[in-house]
Amino acid sequence: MDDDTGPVTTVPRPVRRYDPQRAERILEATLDVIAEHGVANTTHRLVAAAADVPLGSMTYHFRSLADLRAQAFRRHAERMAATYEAHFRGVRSAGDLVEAVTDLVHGDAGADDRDWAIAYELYLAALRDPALREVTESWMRRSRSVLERFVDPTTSRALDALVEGLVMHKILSTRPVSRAQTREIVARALRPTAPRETSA
Amino acid sequence: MDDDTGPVTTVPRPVRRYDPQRAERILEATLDVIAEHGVANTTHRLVAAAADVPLGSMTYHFRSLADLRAQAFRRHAERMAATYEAHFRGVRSAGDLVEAVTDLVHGDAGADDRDWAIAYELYLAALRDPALREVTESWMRRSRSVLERFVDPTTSRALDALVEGLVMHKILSTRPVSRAQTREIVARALRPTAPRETSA
Amino acid sequence: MDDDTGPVTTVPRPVRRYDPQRAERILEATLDVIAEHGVANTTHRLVAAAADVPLGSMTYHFRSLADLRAQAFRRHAERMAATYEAHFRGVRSAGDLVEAVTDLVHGDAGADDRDWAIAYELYLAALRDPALREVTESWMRRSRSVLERFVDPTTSRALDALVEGLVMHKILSTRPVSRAQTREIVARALRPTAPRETSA
Amino acid sequence: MDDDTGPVTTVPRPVRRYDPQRAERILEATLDVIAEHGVANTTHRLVAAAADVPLGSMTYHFRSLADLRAQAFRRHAERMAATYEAHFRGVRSAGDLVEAVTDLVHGDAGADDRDWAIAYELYLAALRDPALREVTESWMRRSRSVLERFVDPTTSRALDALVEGLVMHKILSTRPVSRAQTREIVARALRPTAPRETSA
DNA sequence: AATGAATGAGTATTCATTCAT
DNA sequence: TATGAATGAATACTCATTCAT
Repeated sequence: MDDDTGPVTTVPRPVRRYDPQRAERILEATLDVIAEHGVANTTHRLVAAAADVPLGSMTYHFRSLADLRAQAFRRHAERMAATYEAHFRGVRSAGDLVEAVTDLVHGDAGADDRDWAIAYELYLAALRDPALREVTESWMRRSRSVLERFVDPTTSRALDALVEGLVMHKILSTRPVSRAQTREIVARALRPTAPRETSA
Repeated sequence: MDDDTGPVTTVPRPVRRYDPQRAERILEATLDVIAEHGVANTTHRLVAAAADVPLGSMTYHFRSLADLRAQAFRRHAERMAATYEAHFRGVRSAGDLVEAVTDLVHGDAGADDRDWAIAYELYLAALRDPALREVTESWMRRSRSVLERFVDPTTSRALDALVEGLVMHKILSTRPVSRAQTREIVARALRPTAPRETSA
Repeated sequence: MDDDTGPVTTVPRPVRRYDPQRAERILEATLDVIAEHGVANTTHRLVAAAADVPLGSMTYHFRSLADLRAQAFRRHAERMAATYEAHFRGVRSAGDLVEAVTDLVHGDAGADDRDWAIAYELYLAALRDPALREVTESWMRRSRSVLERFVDPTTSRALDALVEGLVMHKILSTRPVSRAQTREIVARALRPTAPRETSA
Repeated sequence: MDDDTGPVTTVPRPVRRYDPQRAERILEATLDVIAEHGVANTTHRLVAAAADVPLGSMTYHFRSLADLRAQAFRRHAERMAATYEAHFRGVRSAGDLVEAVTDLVHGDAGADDRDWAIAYELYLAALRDPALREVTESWMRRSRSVLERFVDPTTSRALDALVEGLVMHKILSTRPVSRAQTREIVARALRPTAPRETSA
């Protein structure tokens, strides 16, 4: 049953008995793994390796893989929302707003492709896991309310969807996307609603 | 409580030796399974059960699970594109266009929530599988070129992103989304670019 | 859906540093767990939870799980024997004896189904663990010698086996067992050996 | 990730692709393992090794470990009952009956200590698993009805319990048990009920 | 051509036990 | 002295894939 005739020590991982923040490190590693391998391939083993913790550590700190995923996603959404809010804090004029939204799409607002990829993983996971719905709902509520500080609800919904779609296409596209064009699209979405022929 | 033991198949499925469309049926079943369980949980076994074919049949008809997935996604994208094109065939006026795009978002254009869910599964899968990139690229190229029959490239990119984002939010949202508002958003995106400063 | 995550204990149990009877409480909890979940599912964690002591406390007080089990079983056997002896202390007549044995079978002698279930767990465990054999032997010796105060060794062995078998059947049976019938069976086992052929 | 620098072949188990009766062999091996290690230590691995089949074979043939256990127990109970019935088939006189029951207790009736140990494992398992209750009930019904061909129901219940208890004590006892004494006990249990003082 | 049987690699999870604090 | 944190070994189970029939 035991064929291992080699030397006793295989990989004498440095004993690291005391390690506060380990749970946090595992969560960060989970996001890394999700970003790199997708939620479908996010296993305890992969995360443990990424966080450099023993496998047994995983379910010690997190009841289950589903739990780990949920907590990691919650953390990510929380951070995305905070970044989002911070990013719009300095917006004063309509021009600022256009620029801020354009930044968002082009990864110049504190959230890069990796962050958005994680977000999309979250969306898809939420489609089937009701526990995650609450995370996506909260995230969308927050991003929407940031925008509503500047524009009406309809425009806000439009902008929000626009960002979502532009980012997704940008991430999926193999060709670079023109920042100028993005700015133009955002600007158009923000044009004040023309007083429809009312004057006529 | 559960007497149904032993190897996988208990019910001795009627032998169906001659079955020319089997491969097609498997592909359709694959899409069903992806829609219902997500790409991550799409297994040979699940698909075989859904298609009512023996397990051994799976790798007989498809080299591997990855291959099966790719073919199924290709089929789906192909169908989505065809539907998309057909849907815009009758568009004559700007009003028609607004209505057509709104239909698209609200599932009244031949593609329902299930279809879009599969599309999002494809997008995410494509993020990591280069073989699928070609499928998404082709699909996006086609949808874009349909729109470009009516509007300039920038507006087309905007519209495309808008649809993507609106649908995703609609699918994820627990509350119903107003069709009127969607129409309004689409209409705004289609407003002709104001010849700036002309009015002055 | 389940927010109770993180390491095992969420509720910060009040520190109970001084707790002299802790070992005893753990033993009692062990018996509870054995009765409810069976010896096979008796884990440190389960017992710790049942006794409301920290996990680390388990191996602090008991060398190992096997040790804990053995001590718990010893305690139980001891108590069963004492109960047994007490129960027969008041027996004066043959009629008393029949009644006492019947009580034993029907759980009216200080030992209920739970106690017997634990006893059977012990028997089976003893079948494979020599350390437990001494416990069962002692218990059987004592029960036998109680009976021998009233009847000859052969009858005592018969009675003892009878009780064992009747109780086991009673515990396993889904239908209630008639006390009258039990009494009849016991009474027959106690009939004085007919001076054979004397009647002829 | 792969530290195994040793030679490629570890243990080139002879490929045995085709193997009908494998399921049966696994069931028999399961009974062996239960008898030797107890139900608590009956693992897929142990059984697979005992049956000389690969681990993956276990859940291919049996939905779960619980299922495997249940089927093995069912098989055992079935066989025990058949043996029991066969053993009493030749009984003609009261003397035959005494001898037959005595044989039963002393392992001279086709069921040895191992068989009885398995039976006790079954009893205990049935205490907690309702699915097994049906197996024990059927087994007890059959043994009871065999005895009822010769004696009244009360005596039958007594005999049955007696056998159960005597065997259990015999198995647990470290000292040999006298066959003569067993025979005496059985004989007493079979004495016709004295016409209670009716004649007086 | 078609498939049921088979299997090895991998998965999440549990848990007795150790030990730094 | 007591314990929360930690971990490696083991567990049941899943599944893509292979292949004899």
